[in-house]
Amino acid sequence: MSSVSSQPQFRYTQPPSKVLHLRNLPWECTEEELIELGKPFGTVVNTKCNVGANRNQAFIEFEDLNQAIQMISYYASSSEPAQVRGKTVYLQYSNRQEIVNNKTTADVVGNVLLVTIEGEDARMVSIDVLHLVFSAFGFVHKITTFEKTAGYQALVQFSDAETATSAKNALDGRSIPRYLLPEQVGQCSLKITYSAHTDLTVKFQSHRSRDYTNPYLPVAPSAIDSTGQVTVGVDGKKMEPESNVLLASIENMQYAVTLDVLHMVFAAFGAVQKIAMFDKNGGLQALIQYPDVQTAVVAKEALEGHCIYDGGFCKLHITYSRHTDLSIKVNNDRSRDYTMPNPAVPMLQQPVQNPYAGNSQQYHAAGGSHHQQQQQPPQGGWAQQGGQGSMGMGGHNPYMAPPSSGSMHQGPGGHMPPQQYGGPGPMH
DNA sequence: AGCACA
Repeated sequence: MSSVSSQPQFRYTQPPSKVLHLRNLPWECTEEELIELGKPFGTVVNTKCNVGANRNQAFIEFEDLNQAIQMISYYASSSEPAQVRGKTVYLQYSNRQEIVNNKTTADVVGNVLLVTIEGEDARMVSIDVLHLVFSAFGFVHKITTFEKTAGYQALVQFSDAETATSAKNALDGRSIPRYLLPEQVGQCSLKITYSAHTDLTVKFQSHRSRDYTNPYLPVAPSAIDSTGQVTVGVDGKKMEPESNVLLASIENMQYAVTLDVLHMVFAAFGAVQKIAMFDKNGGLQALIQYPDVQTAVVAKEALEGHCIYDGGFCKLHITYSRHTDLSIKVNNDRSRDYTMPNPAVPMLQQPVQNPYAGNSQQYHAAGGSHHQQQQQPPQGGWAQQGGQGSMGMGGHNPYMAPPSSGSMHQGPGGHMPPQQYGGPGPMH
């Protein structure tokens, strides 16, 4: 338990630094003027002006700490405040020890724009709206948004500088069209400069950043080290050790999700050993057990947040379960142990026997045409071979069409998943 | 009027 240094972040007096932070500058302020301002006290070795959203802040770095102290001391007791172009300038020690000069400031034309969204409700502007606005000028590769002292900002990446320039010329200083904003959102205007970036790094698709060149979004492929960034709950709870058992909850369940459907989805990443479904506060949840943690990690990363059916239906939310081995007492339509060749099923004889018989095939197809409905709820799809499936690697497109539109037929011996859902697909 | 493009 190392005690966190409880140093207050806000101090009215910064400790001395060679670097001074200036504010309330006129926006036209130049480096020359900053040097003039500091010259009486020492040698100004670096400056940075036009800082911040309003371009009214600046930094001066002296050669020597004492010179900075001289300047601060002088104006602390002077009756005449420091001024630039007749405007009073406020000085203090910077909280940094040197100016970092990205000497490539805002004039270098590039393919990435730095956009500051200004307005009361600036941060009500979603990344999707930004995407829409900037897409008018060309393909938008990536967008990241962030909140800083400058306000709500975004970096918008185009393929080339020409496209970015046309967007900048058209949009800089303009307001986001009203019809793109929710009713209650006030005017939001855009201030645009070039960014020095050429290629943004977007690790995750999220409400804060998007990579439109990489639709198969979710997370890093490296299953092994999914560095603690597990499901960052709103409260930032990072505890949730990986497990070979996943807990899936299903939102927006417009279609019934059966055991077989779940099996189909999760088997795309590796052998599924057991599944148990249950209702939890009004929703459906399921525990899915893999033989190993790695498989579960891959499946989780690929499936989290995705929908079983197109159109946002049956959205999966996946976390790691605390279980490591499910105890399936009975195979029925809610729970199944795929490692048991022929478990006792008290209720009725299963029509499709012995999963080992015909080298079973896994479900590839989507919920599949349910023409010849075999009304066989409980024992429906035994298609899965026990133990190890032939599907070693994960990462296959687990996304499926809605029940009715995915019409791939099962091959020989194709077992339709039980069609408890009678509902038509969304296309109908 | 309060610290720089994550």
